[in-house]
Amino acid sequence: MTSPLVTILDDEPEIRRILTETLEDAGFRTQSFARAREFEAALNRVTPDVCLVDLSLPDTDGLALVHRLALEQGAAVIIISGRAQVQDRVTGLELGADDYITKPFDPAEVVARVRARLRSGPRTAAPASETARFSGWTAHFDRYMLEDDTGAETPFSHAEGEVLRLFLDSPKRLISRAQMQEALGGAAGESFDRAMDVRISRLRTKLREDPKNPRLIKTIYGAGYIFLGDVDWA
Amino acid sequence: MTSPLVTILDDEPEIRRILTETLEDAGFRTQSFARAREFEAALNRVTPDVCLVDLSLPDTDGLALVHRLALEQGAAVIIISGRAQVQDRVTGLELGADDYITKPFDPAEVVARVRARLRSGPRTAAPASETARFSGWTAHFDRYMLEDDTGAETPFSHAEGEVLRLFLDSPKRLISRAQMQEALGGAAGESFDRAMDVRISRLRTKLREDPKNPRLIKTIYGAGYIFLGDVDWA
DNA sequence: TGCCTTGCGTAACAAGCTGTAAAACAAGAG
DNA sequence: CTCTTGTTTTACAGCTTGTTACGCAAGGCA
Repeated sequence: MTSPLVTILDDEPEIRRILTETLEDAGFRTQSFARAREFEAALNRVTPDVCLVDLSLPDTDGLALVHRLALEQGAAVIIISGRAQVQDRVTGLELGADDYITKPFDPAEVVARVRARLRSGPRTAAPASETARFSGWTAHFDRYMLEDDTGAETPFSHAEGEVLRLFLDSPKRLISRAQMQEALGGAAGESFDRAMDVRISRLRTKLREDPKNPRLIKTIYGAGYIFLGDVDWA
Repeated sequence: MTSPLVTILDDEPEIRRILTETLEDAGFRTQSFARAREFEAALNRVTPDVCLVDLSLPDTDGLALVHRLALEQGAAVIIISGRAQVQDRVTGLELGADDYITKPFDPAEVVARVRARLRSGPRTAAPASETARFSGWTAHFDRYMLEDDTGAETPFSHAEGEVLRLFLDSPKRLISRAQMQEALGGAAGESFDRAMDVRISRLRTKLREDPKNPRLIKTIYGAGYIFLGDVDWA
């Protein structure tokens, strides 16, 4: 009876925040994503029980995603959409979604509908791969431990892990600061953004990066960061 | 496999007619009833796959009926109600309904939602065990005893057992504080929450954990706890 | 009933994590 | 070379969590 995992895919930070909070209060584990790409990357490791998906996503055709989720992953899919037309609902459901909720929604109802989905099919998620290997390091996300090439382990914190996971999900790709903030669940634009730099800084020291010569986390001046190194989610 | 059977329970003849027609056009078998009593009598003979139930029935408490249907018959229940309040929907869903549609409804959407319910398979229940083995320890929940790898036993209290069981149910998974409070039956937010820390602390000492180097119960600052160690519910 | 034991929550203090502010540093532009 | 702007690091304050001590309540036993 491992507690169910609910994923949230929505580009509005406020919605993510509300859903995360309500669902965790209700006893679920959650993981939220701002973009379909991040979500899909995470699916290599995680098998959610219920997926809440906003259809009006900018970067992908949400319906195709729903289709894949429902058919290949075997997860229950609940669409949360701003489009209230009956035709939208019908096509969403026909494509394999298990439920369809229109914005604005009441958090209590979302929880109730998530519960209803879980009742109908205990297709409990298989334990996900939580270790990644890269450039001599091994990250154990289940233990929050970073393993050396000599086998020595150092712990990393939750905040550091979030950043690391983001990098490991999208290696060799430019990740803009805005993307990071979204993924790390913060409203952008505030003085908050310095916090992220500090997180990266601390992560770098744990990875024993030479500031002059970064081998793993490279800064692209004025643009963002790139994680170099081949990642293998064993 | 014969085509799925959908039952309709509604006191308005016009609604019954519309639903019957649309559903049969969509390829389902249907049976409709005007009163709860007739419907219940019919349940002795047939086992529907999906039940459409109007909550505002004159002769019975619809919610009790839903409860019975969902729990005893194992059928998927869709409530069709004139009451659109969120609270109505939530209680309906909590009682075991799988979906909730408000009048006026669009027949096409009803069909889509019936199909969605049929896609997810029948329900099952899992048996429980009362002893679990993990990392040299054996927990006997029937006796409230914790057994050493040498066979020595120490008792644990009810409160400690609740926490331990929660961990053993979800090993190697992040368990948030909110989830814990939910499981331990406390409303969140009060000063109550410090009690949980103490419970964990006491459990840790019984498990002879080294505070600096926790091998079993790891704290994730700002997020929750993780139970490491492979659990086997013998 | 009165005493003792045990369980359990609360309060208080210590230790560690995290965000913010500010200072140091690096990269381009002119 | 200097100025400006973006990034890294350090220092610090606030909050979360661990632990210990204490008090209250429930149950056993004479």
